[in-house]
Amino acid sequence: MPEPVKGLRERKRLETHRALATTAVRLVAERGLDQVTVEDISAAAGVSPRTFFNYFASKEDAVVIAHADTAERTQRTIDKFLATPAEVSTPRAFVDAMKEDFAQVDENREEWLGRMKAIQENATLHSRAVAMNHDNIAPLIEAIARRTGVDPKADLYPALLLSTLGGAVNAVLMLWYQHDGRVSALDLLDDAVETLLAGLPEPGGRAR
Amino acid sequence: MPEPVKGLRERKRLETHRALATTAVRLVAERGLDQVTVEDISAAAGVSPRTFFNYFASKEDAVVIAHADTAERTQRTIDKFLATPAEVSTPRAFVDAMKEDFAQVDENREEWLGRMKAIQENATLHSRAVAMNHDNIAPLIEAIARRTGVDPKADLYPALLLSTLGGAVNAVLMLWYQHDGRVSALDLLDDAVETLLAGLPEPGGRAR
DNA sequence: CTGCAATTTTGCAGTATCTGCACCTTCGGG
DNA sequence: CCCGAAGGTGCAGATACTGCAAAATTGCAG
Repeated sequence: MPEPVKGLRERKRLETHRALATTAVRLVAERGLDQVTVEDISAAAGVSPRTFFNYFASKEDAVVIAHADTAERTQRTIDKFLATPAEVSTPRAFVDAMKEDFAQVDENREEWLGRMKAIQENATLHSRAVAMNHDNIAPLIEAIARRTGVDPKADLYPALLLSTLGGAVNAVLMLWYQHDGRVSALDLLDDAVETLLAGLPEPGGRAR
Repeated sequence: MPEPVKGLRERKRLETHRALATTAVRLVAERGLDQVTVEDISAAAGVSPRTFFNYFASKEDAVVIAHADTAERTQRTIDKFLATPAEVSTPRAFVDAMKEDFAQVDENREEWLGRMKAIQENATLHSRAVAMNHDNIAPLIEAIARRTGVDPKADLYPALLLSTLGGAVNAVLMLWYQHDGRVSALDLLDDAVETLLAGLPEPGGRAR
């Protein structure tokens, strides 16, 4: 994984984004969304309020969007997904490709605990968070459609796979937060995917 | 289904909500979210802007929340779900219980087409719509936990089932919209659930 | 190391969203 | 017919967000 070295400018931009994002998460987790203004966040991060809006379209986004380069990250996920050998089933391949990104939850535990706290306590944040980044949906569906060889506009499968896996991720994050991040989010995700790919058999064990 | 007759006051309240919601959907589908102000919607629905905010916490909500009595509707779903015979598997029982509410998509086709158009074209609306109504999540998880006899705080299953089914509903609505509502949303939902409960086998037919 | 071009930051002015409060109207029950 | 409860409305004000142009910063070529 070469992690291409960008220019200083680009790096600074990512840093500013991270600074605003982590500051927003911290303040909102402490006080609640409506007790924190954009001015508060900007001041604590050392930029002007106007600059805040150069990075985020809304206050909510600052809490929810952890990194500035979501598009590139999505592209990396897609590349990895499409490069997976054909012996691996499409759902498995997709989950594996997602994991690299998902690992940041365990890696940045404190930040994500704060983010989840904020999200659970506020309906507006919740909806922003649960939804996948709007712009990334289409490419992901496209990639799944390509691998399975179906028409993404006509066939349900690509959107269904993406949406249900997204749902699984949300459930995992919720439970991870309820356990105070004392379990591995990646492990929980494995459990979830196993259950999901088994057709959601109920815990008691009765078949469908 | 007795549909309890409420007083005139209650009925008028529901009507006003519906009027604002359908007006908002229509205007936003026509012009786009940011070309419609709260004042526009209120004027077209014949109430003051201040009254608009007695019904909706935000402009987005007016597009996304079709009915004023979501809590009661959720409760009815839960009742139906818990009253389903034990021979039916939990996922099936849950889907069946949801269907009554989901049928409004086919019944109010024009309105839902407009709503989906608005949602697809705007990231903010998209996130609000994809997320289940924040207050209804906990009761639904609670109900699933009760039926399966697990602890909703410790076991992944209830949240996983709810989230993945929610994802399936989203995928169905997306495809339904792409087909201009010319297929039955309920039928699509059946397809989606079948695939989901089979463990998401890929279209080609290879096993997992 | 210097000047130039590109990019980023910032202030400012203006619009729109959303809330609290007080007042008024309307409905429903006795 | 009257009274209490609930909804509707206007107003004042805080905050969110955008467009624009000036100022500052950075990368690079010479």
